[in-house]
Amino acid sequence: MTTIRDVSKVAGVSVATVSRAMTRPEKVSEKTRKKVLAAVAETNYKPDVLARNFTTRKSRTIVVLVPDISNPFFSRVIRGIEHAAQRVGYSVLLGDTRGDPAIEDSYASMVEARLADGIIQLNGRLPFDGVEEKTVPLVNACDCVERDDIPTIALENAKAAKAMTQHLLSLGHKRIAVVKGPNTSSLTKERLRGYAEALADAGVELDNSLIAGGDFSAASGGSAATHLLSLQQKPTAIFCFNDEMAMGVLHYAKQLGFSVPDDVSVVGFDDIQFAQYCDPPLTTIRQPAENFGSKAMTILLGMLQGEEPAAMRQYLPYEVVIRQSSGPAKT
Amino acid sequence: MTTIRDVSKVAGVSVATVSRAMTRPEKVSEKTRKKVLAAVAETNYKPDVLARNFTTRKSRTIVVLVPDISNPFFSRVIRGIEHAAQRVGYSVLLGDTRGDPAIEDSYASMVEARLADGIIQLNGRLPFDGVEEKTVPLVNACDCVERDDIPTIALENAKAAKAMTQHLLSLGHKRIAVVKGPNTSSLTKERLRGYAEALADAGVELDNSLIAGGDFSAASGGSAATHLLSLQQKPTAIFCFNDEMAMGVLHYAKQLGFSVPDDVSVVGFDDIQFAQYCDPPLTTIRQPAENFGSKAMTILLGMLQGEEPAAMRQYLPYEVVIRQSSGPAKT
DNA sequence: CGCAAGACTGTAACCGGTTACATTTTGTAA
DNA sequence: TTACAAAATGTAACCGGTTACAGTCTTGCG
Repeated sequence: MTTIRDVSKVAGVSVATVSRAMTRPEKVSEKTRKKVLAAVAETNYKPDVLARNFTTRKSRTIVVLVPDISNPFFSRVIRGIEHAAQRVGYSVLLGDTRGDPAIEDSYASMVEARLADGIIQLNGRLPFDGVEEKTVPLVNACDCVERDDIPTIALENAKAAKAMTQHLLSLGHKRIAVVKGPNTSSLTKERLRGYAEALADAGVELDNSLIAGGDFSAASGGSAATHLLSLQQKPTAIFCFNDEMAMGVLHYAKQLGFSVPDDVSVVGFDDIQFAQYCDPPLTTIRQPAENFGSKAMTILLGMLQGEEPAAMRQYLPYEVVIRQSSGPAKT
Repeated sequence: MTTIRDVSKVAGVSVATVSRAMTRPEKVSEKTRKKVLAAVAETNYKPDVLARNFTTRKSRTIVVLVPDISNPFFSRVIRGIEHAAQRVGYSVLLGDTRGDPAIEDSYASMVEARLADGIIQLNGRLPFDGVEEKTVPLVNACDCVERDDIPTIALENAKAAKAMTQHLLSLGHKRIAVVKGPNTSSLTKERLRGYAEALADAGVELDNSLIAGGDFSAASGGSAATHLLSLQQKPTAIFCFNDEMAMGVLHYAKQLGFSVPDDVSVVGFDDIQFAQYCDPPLTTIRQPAENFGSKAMTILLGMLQGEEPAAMRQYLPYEVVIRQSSGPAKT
């Protein structure tokens, strides 16, 4: 392997000059820069990134903590992060945590071990165990932590859920069921809040028996559907807190002989790619997933430069996408 | 930050002993090991991974080259890789290449820059430009490169496609259309071969007009469907080379007034999570996605230890999953 | 021409681990 | 007790960059 010392010999300059020519070319005269570049080419020199990272005490790597990469929404966010990172020469380490706090902690400690410069977390658990919090540049995306000292890129989840509920109300639905996410997720709380607000505004009483638990998986949507549709007082619409659960609901509703949207409307959240291919195509809330990622990355990069984030909480726009899975309430 | 020298002072031993106590405890007496561990705890010492990587000349990191993370099949493979890596303390760098050769090359060069120890690629382009091939430990998964000097984890794509075609033939289908992938992908070639073989075996003539192009996106499945179903001689079954395209076909077929499977059968490949939630649920070929990942990782780890892979080509089992999107041919 | 300021370059220390080799300690057998 | 091998430990070099600081060369101006 050729080192910077080899290059310096070939070029007839010192190692310091070679280093400068590579990293801050303006610090070096035109003439020597050319010499150095020629020597680099001649020796096929590639700087040892490990050595560089070691000396500069920067890994130029960030880790993203994600509960489940195979969730289509998260994978789009990750793509956004990746692209933003690529543009500035950063690498992205994947931390698939499966929601396991121990794994989260172990990834978080990578920053202290200097393997990574910062963290983007796509879910909201804090603090990390065994990790000095203040030492870890951290940005939260998608699932807002309920703390205002952590920069967060989020959707106005309550507002969005309220808008969706209002859409259903405007179609004449009164018995609107919800398939929520895990209670630990602030997404769940926020969206429930929006849902409740919309009902209150419309003077519709909230019926707790219409709120079913879910874990954001299609299977959990399925069991929620089975439960909700066997109630004495069946809902005429089911609002799922993500599209995968909605797909599960759709599937089982049809299986149980309900026609969507004639017997029951089903709506989701996220607008994953497959939502439009559902039968009927799914009414849902579109989130700018890639943007979540790139925004989060941008903020984190800023923090790594020592900047204060402009705002602790930044909201991205959502859009209610009305397709055919929602229709007028059955009278 | 506490360094190994701080610990050595507190423990009253040399740095070498501390290092040994941490990395090869059996090399150190019971008594000193305890002293060192106590000192580590007392000083809250965490080894600087960057320094360690630098000296050992290993990054304990691998990069995975993936054309598109948001493809559900790939994301499952990545998850398999990640988990296998986690178990042995390796990290996974994500390289979303978007099929761009320049990006692939730049990630490949990370190995030469010592940022990563090896590569797993999920698609099959080779060689990398500007990268000395022999220096890069490389494993291919899913999309087999047509070279027998690169360890490959693959499915017997031809066999699988043949089995699926035979399934359709056994239902009485004679006009079986195909929505293939990009011609550059060896997947496409292999699956086409299996398809052709099955037809030949059954004495059915291959009709090139029934072979439509696709790019593995649902949208491309949609346009293929529109094309195929407007032919004079319509197919009675459509075999898509992945599930996403099949979902596109399903959607547009129904939109065009065809009933599935009564008018036309539609089958896919991969068995992504959403396949079972299609309407009708999709007949497809199940691939052990996570296994692709973990197997590939295992082989790569072996190579990094200097082992020769047992076999250059390892096949994983597939399974024809028959659901309701395939039925008897319309007579 | 002399001199100061600024531009450029070189020397060598430094980052924090690992490990070859030397040295000391321990254990065992004669 | 001595002799010697094996085990444990210590010393210091080393990895390959970056950069503080010092030294040298230009340049501009009185």
